[in-house]
Amino acid sequence: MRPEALKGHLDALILAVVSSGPLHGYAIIEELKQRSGGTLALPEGTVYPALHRLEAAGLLASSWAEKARRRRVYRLTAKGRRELGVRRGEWREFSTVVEAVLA
Amino acid sequence: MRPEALKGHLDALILAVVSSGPLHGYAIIEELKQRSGGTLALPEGTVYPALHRLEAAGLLASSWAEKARRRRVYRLTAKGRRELGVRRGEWREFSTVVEAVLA
DNA sequence: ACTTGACACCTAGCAATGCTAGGTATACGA
DNA sequence: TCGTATACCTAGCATTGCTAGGTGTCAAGT
Repeated sequence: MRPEALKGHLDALILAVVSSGPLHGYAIIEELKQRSGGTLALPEGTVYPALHRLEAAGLLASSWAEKARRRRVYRLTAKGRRELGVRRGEWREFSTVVEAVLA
Repeated sequence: MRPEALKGHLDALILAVVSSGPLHGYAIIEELKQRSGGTLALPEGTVYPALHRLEAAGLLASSWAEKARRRRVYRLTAKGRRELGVRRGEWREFSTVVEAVLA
Protein backbone atom coordinates (compact mmCIF):
# COMPACT_ATOMS: atom_id res chain seq x y z
CA MET A 1 0.00 0.00 0.00
CA ARG A 2 1.38 3.39 -0.97
CA PRO A 3 2.01 5.67 2.00
CA GLU A 4 0.05 8.50 0.37
CA ALA A 5 -3.13 6.45 0.66
CA LEU A 6 -3.09 7.03 4.40
CA LYS A 7 -2.85 10.80 4.18
CA GLY A 8 -5.70 12.57 5.85
CA HIS A 9 -6.96 9.42 7.57
CA LEU A 10 -4.26 8.66 10.12
CA ASP A 11 -5.74 10.96 12.75
CA ALA A 12 -9.05 9.13 12.66
CA LEU A 13 -7.31 5.78 13.04
CA ILE A 14 -5.33 6.96 16.04
CA LEU A 15 -8.40 8.48 17.68
CA ALA A 16 -10.26 5.21 17.17
CA VAL A 17 -7.49 3.15 18.75
CA VAL A 18 -7.16 5.44 21.75
CA SER A 19 -10.94 5.55 22.20
CA SER A 20 -10.77 1.95 23.46
CA GLY A 21 -8.64 3.10 26.38
CA PRO A 22 -5.47 5.09 27.17
CA LEU A 23 -2.36 3.87 25.40
CA HIS A 24 1.22 5.02 25.02
CA GLY A 25 2.69 5.80 21.60
CA TYR A 26 4.54 2.61 20.99
CA ALA A 27 1.50 0.56 21.98
CA ILE A 28 -0.63 2.57 19.57
CA ILE A 29 1.69 1.55 16.76
CA GLU A 30 1.39 -2.09 17.84
CA GLU A 31 -2.38 -1.85 18.11
CA LEU A 32 -2.67 -0.41 14.61
CA LYS A 33 -0.57 -3.27 13.30
CA GLN A 34 -2.74 -5.75 15.16
CA ARG A 35 -6.12 -4.42 14.09
CA SER A 36 -5.02 -4.17 10.47
CA GLY A 37 -3.71 -7.69 10.36
CA GLY A 38 -0.16 -6.45 9.90
CA THR A 39 -0.87 -4.17 6.97
CA LEU A 40 -0.50 -0.96 8.91
CA ALA A 41 3.11 -1.10 10.06
CA LEU A 42 3.65 2.60 10.62
CA PRO A 43 7.09 4.01 11.35
CA GLU A 44 7.52 5.95 14.57
CA GLY A 45 8.34 9.04 12.56
CA THR A 46 4.77 8.95 11.33
CA VAL A 47 2.94 8.26 14.55
CA TYR A 48 4.77 10.39 17.12
CA PRO A 49 4.36 13.66 15.23
CA ALA A 50 0.70 12.75 14.67
CA LEU A 51 0.19 12.29 18.40
CA HIS A 52 1.74 15.67 19.10
CA ARG A 53 -0.50 17.18 16.45
CA LEU A 54 -3.61 15.63 17.98
CA GLU A 55 -2.65 16.78 21.45
CA ALA A 56 -1.97 20.31 20.19
CA ALA A 57 -5.44 20.26 18.65
CA GLY A 58 -6.92 19.27 22.00
CA LEU A 59 -8.17 15.91 20.76
CA LEU A 60 -5.78 13.90 22.93
CA ALA A 61 -4.26 14.56 26.33
CA SER A 62 -1.11 12.92 27.64
CA SER A 63 0.80 12.28 30.82
CA TRP A 64 4.02 10.46 31.68
CA ALA A 65 3.54 7.05 33.22
CA GLU A 66 4.70 7.00 36.84
CA LYS A 67 6.18 3.55 36.87
CA ALA A 68 8.30 1.33 34.67
CA ARG A 69 9.66 2.68 31.44
CA ARG A 70 9.45 6.25 30.28
CA ARG A 71 6.09 6.25 28.55
CA ARG A 72 3.79 8.99 27.45
CA VAL A 73 0.23 7.77 27.82
CA TYR A 74 -2.46 9.31 25.65
CA ARG A 75 -6.17 9.45 26.34
CA LEU A 76 -9.08 10.83 24.38
CA THR A 77 -10.50 14.20 25.42
CA ALA A 78 -14.20 15.03 25.14
CA LYS A 79 -13.37 17.08 22.08
CA GLY A 80 -11.45 14.14 20.68
CA ARG A 81 -14.42 11.86 21.15
CA ARG A 82 -16.68 14.25 19.28
CA GLU A 83 -14.09 14.59 16.54
CA LEU A 84 -13.86 10.82 16.21
CA GLY A 85 -17.59 10.75 15.52
CA VAL A 86 -17.20 13.39 12.85
CA ARG A 87 -14.31 11.51 11.27
CA ARG A 88 -16.20 8.26 11.19
CA GLY A 89 -19.01 10.00 9.35
CA GLU A 90 -16.57 11.57 6.98
CA TRP A 91 -15.01 8.21 6.26
CA ARG A 92 -18.46 6.80 5.41
CA GLU A 93 -19.07 9.58 2.95
CA PHE A 94 -15.61 9.42 1.47
CA SER A 95 -15.57 5.66 0.95
CA THR A 96 -19.07 5.76 -0.55
CA VAL A 97 -17.96 8.36 -3.06
CA VAL A 98 -14.81 6.49 -4.01
CA GLU A 99 -16.75 3.26 -4.48
CA ALA A 100 -19.19 5.09 -6.71
CA VAL A 101 -16.47 6.52 -8.93
CA LEU A 102 -14.23 3.47 -9.06
CA ALA A 103 -17.09 1.09 -9.82
CA MET B 1 -15.38 16.47 3.48
CA ARG B 2 -11.89 17.69 4.29
CA PRO B 3 -9.71 18.06 1.19
CA GLU B 4 -6.93 15.99 2.79
CA ALA B 5 -9.16 12.93 2.70
CA LEU B 6 -8.73 12.80 -1.04
CA LYS B 7 -4.96 12.82 -0.96
CA GLY B 8 -3.43 9.83 -2.59
CA HIS B 9 -6.70 8.70 -4.14
CA LEU B 10 -7.39 11.33 -6.76
CA ASP B 11 -5.27 9.63 -9.40
CA ALA B 12 -7.29 6.44 -9.14
CA LEU B 13 -10.55 8.37 -9.46
CA ILE B 14 -9.36 10.16 -12.58
CA LEU B 15 -8.08 6.95 -14.15
CA ALA B 16 -11.43 5.30 -13.46
CA VAL B 17 -13.37 8.13 -15.08
CA VAL B 18 -11.17 8.19 -18.17
CA SER B 19 -11.30 4.41 -18.46
CA SER B 20 -14.92 4.76 -19.62
CA GLY B 21 -13.77 6.71 -22.65
CA PRO B 22 -11.61 9.71 -23.62
CA LEU B 23 -12.55 12.97 -21.95
CA HIS B 24 -11.18 16.47 -21.75
CA GLY B 25 -10.20 18.02 -18.44
CA TYR B 26 -13.26 20.10 -17.79
CA ALA B 27 -15.51 17.16 -18.58
CA ILE B 28 -13.55 14.99 -16.16
CA ILE B 29 -14.33 17.48 -13.41
CA GLU B 30 -18.01 17.38 -14.36
CA GLU B 31 -18.03 13.60 -14.47
CA LEU B 32 -16.49 13.34 -11.01
CA LYS B 33 -19.16 15.66 -9.69
CA GLN B 34 -21.83 13.58 -11.38
CA ARG B 35 -20.65 10.17 -10.24
CA SER B 36 -20.22 11.38 -6.67
CA GLY B 37 -23.66 12.91 -6.50
CA GLY B 38 -22.18 16.39 -6.22
CA THR B 39 -19.85 15.67 -3.32
CA LEU B 40 -16.70 15.74 -5.40
CA ALA B 41 -16.66 19.31 -6.69
CA LEU B 42 -12.97 19.60 -7.39
CA PRO B 43 -11.37 22.92 -8.32
CA GLU B 44 -9.52 23.09 -11.62
CA GLY B 45 -6.31 23.79 -9.75
CA THR B 46 -6.58 20.29 -8.36
CA VAL B 47 -7.48 18.37 -11.48
CA TYR B 48 -5.33 19.97 -14.18
CA PRO B 49 -2.04 19.42 -12.38
CA ALA B 50 -3.15 15.86 -11.64
CA LEU B 51 -3.77 15.24 -15.33
CA HIS B 52 -0.31 16.54 -16.19
CA ARG B 53 1.13 14.32 -13.50
CA LEU B 54 -0.65 11.25 -14.85
CA GLU B 55 0.44 12.01 -18.38
CA ALA B 56 4.04 12.52 -17.27
CA ALA B 57 3.82 9.11 -15.59
CA GLY B 58 2.64 7.56 -18.85
CA LEU B 59 -0.75 6.57 -17.46
CA LEU B 60 -2.67 8.99 -19.65
CA ALA B 61 -2.03 10.35 -23.13
CA SER B 62 -3.52 13.53 -24.52
CA SER B 63 -4.12 15.38 -27.75
CA TRP B 64 -5.75 18.66 -28.68
CA ALA B 65 -9.24 18.33 -30.12
CA GLU B 66 -9.31 19.31 -33.79
CA LYS B 67 -12.66 21.00 -33.81
CA ALA B 68 -14.71 23.31 -31.63
CA ARG B 69 -13.17 24.73 -28.52
CA ARG B 70 -9.60 24.37 -27.44
CA ARG B 71 -9.75 21.11 -25.53
CA ARG B 72 -7.13 18.68 -24.41
CA VAL B 73 -8.58 15.21 -24.59
CA TYR B 74 -7.15 12.50 -22.36
CA ARG B 75 -7.24 8.78 -22.91
CA LEU B 76 -5.99 5.85 -20.87
CA THR B 77 -2.75 4.19 -21.97
CA ALA B 78 -2.14 0.46 -21.56
CA LYS B 79 0.05 1.27 -18.61
CA GLY B 80 -2.71 3.42 -17.20
CA ARG B 81 -5.18 0.58 -17.47
CA ARG B 82 -2.87 -1.74 -15.59
CA GLU B 83 -2.29 0.92 -12.96
CA LEU B 84 -6.01 1.39 -12.53
CA GLY B 85 -6.28 -2.30 -11.70
CA VAL B 86 -3.54 -1.96 -9.13
CA ARG B 87 -5.18 1.10 -7.62
CA ARG B 88 -8.55 -0.59 -7.34
CA GLY B 89 -6.91 -3.43 -5.45
CA GLU B 90 -5.12 -1.00 -3.23
CA TRP B 91 -8.35 0.80 -2.47
CA ARG B 92 -9.94 -2.52 -1.45
CA GLU B 93 -7.11 -3.22 0.94
CA PHE B 94 -7.01 0.30 2.30
CA SER B 95 -10.73 0.57 2.94
CA THR B 96 -10.78 -2.86 4.56
CA VAL B 97 -8.02 -1.83 6.92
CA VAL B 98 -9.67 1.47 7.82
CA GLU B 99 -12.98 -0.26 8.48
CA ALA B 100 -11.22 -2.73 10.74
CA VAL B 101 -9.54 -0.03 12.79
CA LEU B 102 -12.44 2.41 12.94
CA ALA B 103 -14.97 -0.25 13.88
C1' DA C 1 -23.30 46.49 -28.66
C1' DC C 2 -22.26 45.11 -24.24
C1' DT C 3 -22.14 42.32 -20.41
C1' DT C 4 -22.52 38.22 -17.89
C1' DG C 5 -21.75 33.57 -17.21
C1' DA C 6 -20.42 29.06 -18.62
C1' DC C 7 -16.79 26.76 -20.83
C1' DA C 8 -11.78 25.55 -20.97
C1' DC C 9 -7.13 25.83 -20.18
C1' DC C 10 -2.96 27.08 -17.22
C1' DT C 11 0.55 27.95 -13.16
C1' DA C 12 3.11 29.77 -8.85
C1' DG C 13 3.16 29.24 -4.33
C1' DC C 14 1.04 27.55 0.04
C1' DA C 15 -0.16 24.22 3.68
C1' DA C 16 -0.59 19.83 5.32
C1' DT C 17 1.21 15.42 6.22
C1' DG C 18 3.52 10.84 6.05
C1' DC C 19 8.18 9.19 5.66
C1' DT C 20 13.33 8.84 5.96
C1' DA C 21 17.06 8.94 8.66
C1' DG C 22 19.06 10.08 12.29
C1' DG C 23 19.46 10.49 17.48
C1' DT C 24 18.81 9.00 22.76
C1' DA C 25 17.94 5.67 26.39
C1' DT C 26 16.36 1.42 29.09
C1' DA C 27 15.49 -3.56 29.70
C1' DC C 28 16.17 -8.35 28.71
C1' DG C 29 17.69 -12.70 26.85
C1' DA C 30 21.45 -15.30 24.53
C1' DT D 1 28.40 -8.35 26.54
C1' DC D 2 26.00 -7.87 22.60
C1' DG D 3 21.94 -7.79 20.03
C1' DT D 4 17.04 -7.00 20.04
C1' DA D 5 12.89 -5.05 21.56
C1' DT D 6 10.94 -1.30 23.83
C1' DA D 7 10.20 3.74 23.89
C1' DC D 8 10.76 8.36 22.93
C1' DC D 9 12.13 12.36 19.77
C1' DT D 10 13.06 15.67 15.57
C1' DA D 11 14.87 17.97 11.11
C1' DG D 12 14.14 17.96 6.60
C1' DC D 13 12.13 15.88 2.40
C1' DA D 14 8.62 14.67 -1.13
C1' DT D 15 4.09 14.59 -2.45
C1' DT D 16 -0.15 16.55 -3.27
C1' DG D 17 -4.57 19.13 -3.13
C1' DC D 18 -5.90 23.88 -2.87
C1' DT D 19 -5.94 29.05 -3.35
C1' DA D 20 -5.71 32.65 -6.23
C1' DG D 21 -4.56 34.44 -9.97
C1' DG D 22 -4.23 34.57 -15.15
C1' DT D 23 -5.84 33.86 -20.45
C1' DG D 24 -9.25 33.23 -23.92
C1' DT D 25 -13.85 31.55 -26.41
C1' DC D 26 -18.72 31.37 -26.94
C1' DA D 27 -23.75 31.85 -26.16
C1' DA D 28 -27.56 34.32 -24.17
C1' DG D 29 -29.70 38.20 -22.12
C1' DT D 30 -30.39 43.23 -21.86
